[in-house]
Amino acid sequence: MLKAKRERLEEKGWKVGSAEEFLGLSPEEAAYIDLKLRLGQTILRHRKKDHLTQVELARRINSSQSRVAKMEGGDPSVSLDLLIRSLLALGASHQDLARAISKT
Amino acid sequence: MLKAKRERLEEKGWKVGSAEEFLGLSPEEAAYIDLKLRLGQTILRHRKKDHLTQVELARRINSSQSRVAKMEGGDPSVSLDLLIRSLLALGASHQDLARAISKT
DNA sequence: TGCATATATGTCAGTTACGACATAATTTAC
DNA sequence: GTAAATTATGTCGTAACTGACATATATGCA
Repeated sequence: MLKAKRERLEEKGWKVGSAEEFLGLSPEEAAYIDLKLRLGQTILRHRKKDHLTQVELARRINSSQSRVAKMEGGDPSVSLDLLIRSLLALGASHQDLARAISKT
Repeated sequence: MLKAKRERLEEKGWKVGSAEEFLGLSPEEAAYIDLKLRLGQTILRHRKKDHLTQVELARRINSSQSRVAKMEGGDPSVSLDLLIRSLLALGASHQDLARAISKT
């Protein structure tokens, strides 16, 4: 997976909605990027629902405010590992995760 | 997350079935480990279904046979990123992923 | 308006996961 | 049986991800 492509895709204007096939992005690559964006949005929703600030969530997962912002903003430097661990720390169940992943 | 605990948990005898709460493992930690083990098994199933060897799958995802073995075996050095990218490379849809994650 | 709180963006050194490789163990076919 | 193919395990240099920090921008409220 070329990071440059991902970064181009994830610029403002591509963040909302699904990642498109575009400039030779393979279906798996598109699905992978789409998944990360979606999980970031899901984290934001869960955090808001629980009335937490980014600082508070960061503390809960032993991370930093800036990394939480990157998670929610779809920054390509954030791994699926961190996104999913954060959701689990927000109390999401496996079912919640599955829903976030499969939701259109 | 302490890696030592995970490694102890993932020794033979704990690989099959769900990760248990055990020695102070938090619910998120248990869920995280459980998820990784489950995805590894799902990769194995998909690979067998497609009649691929580990070498063939490795080539498809630009990885190596040894890493595929580690994925399927639940080695703690494997990230969710790689597990999920591998499943996507095996043609799994978001729905397939969701199923693998939420399945008991 | 200004001030406080919250979020976004950029950078960096330490850590972790990576592919590659060697090689051991296991399975499969004859 | 044993030879070939497949899978498991261990190690290593390197690339990617990490939390931390500085700081810019946005948001809300007096």
